[in-house]
Amino acid sequence: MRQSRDAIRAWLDLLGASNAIKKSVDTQLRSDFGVSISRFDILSALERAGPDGLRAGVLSQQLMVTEGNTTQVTAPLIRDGLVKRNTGRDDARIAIFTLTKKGERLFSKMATDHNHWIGTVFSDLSKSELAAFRRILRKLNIPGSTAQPGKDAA
Amino acid sequence: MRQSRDAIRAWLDLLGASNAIKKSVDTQLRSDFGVSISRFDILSALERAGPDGLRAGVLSQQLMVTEGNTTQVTAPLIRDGLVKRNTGRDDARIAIFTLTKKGERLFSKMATDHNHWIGTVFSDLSKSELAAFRRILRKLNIPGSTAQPGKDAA
DNA sequence: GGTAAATATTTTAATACTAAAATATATACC
DNA sequence: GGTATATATTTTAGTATTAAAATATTTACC
Repeated sequence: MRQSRDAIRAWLDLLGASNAIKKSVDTQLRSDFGVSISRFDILSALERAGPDGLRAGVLSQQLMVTEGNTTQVTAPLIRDGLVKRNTGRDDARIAIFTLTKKGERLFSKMATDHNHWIGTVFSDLSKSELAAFRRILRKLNIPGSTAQPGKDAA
Repeated sequence: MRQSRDAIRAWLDLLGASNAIKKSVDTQLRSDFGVSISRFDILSALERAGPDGLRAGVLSQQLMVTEGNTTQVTAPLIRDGLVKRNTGRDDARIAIFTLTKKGERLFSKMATDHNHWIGTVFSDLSKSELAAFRRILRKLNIPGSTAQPGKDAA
C-alpha cells in the first residue's frame, strides 16, 4: 500500500492548506470588519440574490449547511442591522432574508478585500497551474459527494 | 481583476473538496467506530508517540489546536477507556496522555480503514498528478502560515 | 523559606455546526 | 369545515473550536 501513504500525505497537505487559508480569511474579516467567515458567506449569498433575497431553505442549500445553522448565523446579522428577515406574503411559514443598505455597503467593502486576499494566495501559480489544480480537484473520488462546494464566495 | 476571479473559483474548489473529504471520513469513522475525526486525530498522534505518550502541550501543537481543545477532546476518550492521562512524576503541572490497550486495538482497525478510504479518494490520479498536486499546494501564499498542516493522520 | 514570576493545564464564555424534536402554517381529503 | 398530513423554520442538545481567565505547581531570588 505505497499508494495509500502518498495519498495520506496529499490529503494532509490539502487539509492543511484549506484550514490555513480559511483561518487567515476569517482572522482578517474579523479584525477589519468584525464579521466571521460564516457570516460573510451569508452576506455573500444574499448579495448575489439581490433585492428579492433568499428563502431560509434555499440559503441553507446554497451554503451547504443545515437550516438550524442558517437560523442561528443570521440572528446576529439581523441584530446588527445587516440583514432583514421578512415573512412570505402568501405563505407565513416562509422566511425571506435580504441585505439591508447597511449590509450592502459593508459587504461591498469586504468583497473587495476578500478578492484581493484570495488573489494573493494563488498569485505564484501560472494560469495553467491554476487550471491543472482545479482539474485535479475535480478528479477526486469523494464518497457521497455528487457535486461541488457552495460555501464562501464573492 | 480577471486573475482574482479564477483564484476565487480555485479557492472554492479547494474548500469544497476539503470539506467533503473531511465530512466523508468523519461520517465513516462515526458509523463504523463511534469516534469523531477530532478524536481520531488524538488517537493517531498518541499511537505515533508510542508508550511514552505526549504531554498536553505537545499534543496540542502537533494537532494545531489550543490546549483547551485538547483537554476537552481527550475527556471522552479517557471516559471511554481509550486514552490514559498521567501526571508527570517530577513536575505535577504536566499531563501525559497515552493510548490504553483498548485504544491501541481500536485505533489499529480505524487506521486500516482510514488509509483505504483516503487511498480511494486519490485513486484516479497518476503518480505524477499526485506529485503535481502537492507541489502546487506548497506554492500557495498563505498569510501567517510558516509551514504545513499537522492535523489528522495514520 | 517566603513571595514573585514563570509555566502547564483546565475552565469559562462565545461562535459555529449537526441531528432530531418542536412549532407553525398550509394543503388535502372526507 | 374539520382533521390528518405535509412543509418551512426554529429550538434544543450535543460536539468542536477559540480566546481569555483561572488554577496549580514549580522556579528564582531575596
